[in-house]
Amino acid sequence: MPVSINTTRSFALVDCNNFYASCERLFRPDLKQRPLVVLSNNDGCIIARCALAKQLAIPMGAPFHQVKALLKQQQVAVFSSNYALYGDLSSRVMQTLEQLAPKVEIYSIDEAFLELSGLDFCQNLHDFGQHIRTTIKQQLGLPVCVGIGPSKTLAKLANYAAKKYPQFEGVLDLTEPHKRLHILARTPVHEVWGVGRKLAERLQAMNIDTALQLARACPQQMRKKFSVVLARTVNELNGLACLALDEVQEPKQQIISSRSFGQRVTDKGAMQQAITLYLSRAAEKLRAQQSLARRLSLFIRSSRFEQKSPFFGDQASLELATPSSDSRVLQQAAMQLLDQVWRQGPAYAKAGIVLSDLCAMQGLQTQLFAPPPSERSQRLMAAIDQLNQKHRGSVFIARQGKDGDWQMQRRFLSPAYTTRWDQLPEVR
DNA sequence: TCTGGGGTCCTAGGACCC
DNA sequence: TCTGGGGTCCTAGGACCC
Repeated sequence: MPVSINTTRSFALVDCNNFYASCERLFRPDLKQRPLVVLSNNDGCIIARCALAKQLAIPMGAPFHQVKALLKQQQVAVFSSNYALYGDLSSRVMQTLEQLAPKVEIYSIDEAFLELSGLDFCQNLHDFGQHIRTTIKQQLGLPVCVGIGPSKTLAKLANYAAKKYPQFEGVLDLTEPHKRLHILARTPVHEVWGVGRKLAERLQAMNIDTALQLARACPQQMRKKFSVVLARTVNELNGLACLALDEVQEPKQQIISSRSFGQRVTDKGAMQQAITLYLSRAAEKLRAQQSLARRLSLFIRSSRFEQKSPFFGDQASLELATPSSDSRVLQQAAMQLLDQVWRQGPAYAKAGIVLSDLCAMQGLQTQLFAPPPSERSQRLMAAIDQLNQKHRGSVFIARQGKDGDWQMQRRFLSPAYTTRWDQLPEVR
């Protein structure tokens, strides 16, 4: 059979600009002229900055306590992360995109790939990119940039350039090979999708500093020296699409729930509470995607930044005889694991639960001598999930308790403007 | 005082088997 | 002197992504 390479494909990557910062600003027009940053969970470090904040050279990832003085001096507005708000706005952005193009892959909370091949209204890809931009701006008030290319990697790169160089006005189409050279030559290799810090270091040692130099490398050699992933990246940079659009969201293969504590935990009872909460979150996600977990892992650790006492961390895991999504079963198993790893003494900074070895709830292959998961349990859990969906935190395992000093700090939290009736923005 | 959280994929290496 | 060889499966850890 003849092998044909489809060279006419094109992808767009739509990425919201400074997404979390833009979400916060949306409901606070009074902050339009002020720089704004968003903090990570527990108000730990800076994870989003608006354009003005970037100009002030506030570094991404900077620990909050280190830049606090600077933020105050520059009158920067500070927000704790508000995932209820970002998640809701994200799904509105995605719905809008789905109306604009038939094939959409939701890649992250603030990005989506669109397949543009074969859309007849897409004769001029650049104009279509502008159309996406204005539509999202008009309907949701959020700024986005659009990168277009014959492969996902080039669409990503185009998006990077569309953001970086203002003359593109937020849209760049790199479908034409001659337009690429210029941009690729000016893009540092570590900006290429799939090339992180370590890989960039090794490439630079081989005198590959730019995306163009990587594009001109030999894929077979890259495969041999590095991995199949980098070989694919080289092909993608040359306009050969190796990665397809993944429209369907596959169920997750593992579910993690972990948090740093608001205050250090030294007491086992408090740790049990925290673990029980994390476990309930994880089990809820597990049931939401109709899965069961066979493996449960737990980890606890002190702080890596603590100078005075040595770092301590440990983890343990176990396999369930019957895969389960019942919070009570999983919680009991988690308590067992905690007994295994618990050591009195260290000041714990973080703990977490990992559910893995997941399988579909439907059509489960049970072990010969293990009891099948009970239907009663499934109905009970479904009922709890329903109640909690309506009123978050209304039903929980008693061990979890109501409050604890360990709970995360969110001192600068904005209201849940779009997901709670009692917190709707007021117009006066 | 104060340093995020949640994912995926790939590879290497050991265990085990024939 | 000389210690098979190839395949599969599993896990841990690294690297990457947002």
